[in-house]
Amino acid sequence: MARLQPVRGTHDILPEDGRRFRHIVETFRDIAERYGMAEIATPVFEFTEVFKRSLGETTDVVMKEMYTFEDRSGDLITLRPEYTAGIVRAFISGGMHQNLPCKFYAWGPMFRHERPQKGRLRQFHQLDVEVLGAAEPTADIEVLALAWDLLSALGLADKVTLELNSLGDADSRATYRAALVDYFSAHKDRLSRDSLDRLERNPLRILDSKDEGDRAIIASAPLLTDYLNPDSAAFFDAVRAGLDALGIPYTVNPRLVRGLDYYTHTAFEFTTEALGAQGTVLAGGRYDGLVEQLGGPPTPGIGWASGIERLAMLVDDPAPARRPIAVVPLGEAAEREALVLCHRLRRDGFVVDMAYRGNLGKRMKRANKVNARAAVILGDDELTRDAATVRDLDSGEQREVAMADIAAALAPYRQQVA
RNA sequence: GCGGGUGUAGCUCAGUCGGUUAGAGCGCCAGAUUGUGGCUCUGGAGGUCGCCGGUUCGAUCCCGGUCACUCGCCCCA
Repeated sequence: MARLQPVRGTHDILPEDGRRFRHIVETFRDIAERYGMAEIATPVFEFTEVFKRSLGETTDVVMKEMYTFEDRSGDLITLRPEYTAGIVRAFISGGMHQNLPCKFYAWGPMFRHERPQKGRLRQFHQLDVEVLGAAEPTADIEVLALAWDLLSALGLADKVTLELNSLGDADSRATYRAALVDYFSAHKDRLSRDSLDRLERNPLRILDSKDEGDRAIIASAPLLTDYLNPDSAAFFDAVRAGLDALGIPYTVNPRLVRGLDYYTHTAFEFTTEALGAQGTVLAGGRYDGLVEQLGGPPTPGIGWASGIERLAMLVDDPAPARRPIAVVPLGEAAEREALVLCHRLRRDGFVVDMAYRGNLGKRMKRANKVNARAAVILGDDELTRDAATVRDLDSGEQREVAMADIAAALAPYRQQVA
């Protein structure tokens, strides 16, 4: 260690970033609650088994990216690399299937041991939404609408495109997968190395290979859409009709496949050009088999997650901070008086800043630096009259106000923002 | 995990074809101005030139390694 650095791929959220971060989270909570979602918080670590069983043994996340360790009682523990598994586990262990559907939202840190890049960290934060116990396409539509509302509220509507696909139900997906394996196996000699690997582990992923040679082969590969059975096709139609009705723009991308094993039916990604290789800003889909796979009662589910740091890179301005009132005492008697005044004003809902030391000039400088909207100057003169000087720091105008009337005199500055 | 680029003050960046005290702007501190901030002027603090090693009389500069960041791949939010 010795080096005074944050661990690779982690970073501090300093106050300026913090405001932006908080703005995103607050916008998210507000909108999620409008959709009747309830906040849930699950532990940052779980038994390793929870992630292995839900994500799939052969997933990259499980194979090479998990922070896994043995704790002091010998249990195998993993820092959560994503939210869904933990929430589904909580759903099962909390016996919440009695009261369906469950609509959850959550946010917090995630951990993945990847090579860091812009927009890709080892500790990062996600917003997350999960709806459990709803098999209807209406749930898909609602969950997508929530995502769209959030991105719009953050001012990202035109920086982002929604790509949509359907993987079909388990049957459709299995037949399609078999067809794909047949097709690609026939072209094995021309496939890239990476894709040969994918052929073993997750053949669907070959479809969004960036390799040029692969692309030529992919061009005439069987299309997922042709393998959707009637139920799956009808489901996908219903989702699209819903989005159309709500005026939510999207493009169908038949090559969109998600990396994790548990997805069925709807799969989607909101992507942007603005973040280089890490263009996915919000992504998710339906996972009808997951709850059962984790040992719960058969329960359909759908959800998404979004990277807060990635959103933060796209959001224009941090939410403005409230401008404080600066209290400026002169002399010991005034100092005592000022302390009481600060207290009173804060209890009254004002943001108040008082320097700990310095003469009038110093303190006024500080008032300016903290972007105070107004200053209350308390000196001997004023004290003898039981009054203070209230100075508007934008206009430079000031007047003397009786102590009893200070709060009223400051009222116009109460909610001023930068 | 694989390949490329970068690393000089708190921040943004100059610079040294290898040579003695390494610079600027912004920011910070102080003074001009002991009861009035912003503007201006003056002064000041702040650097193991990422770290370790090598070559050399001499390395911030060249070489190797390492760490961090960054771009692309893999994968993903």
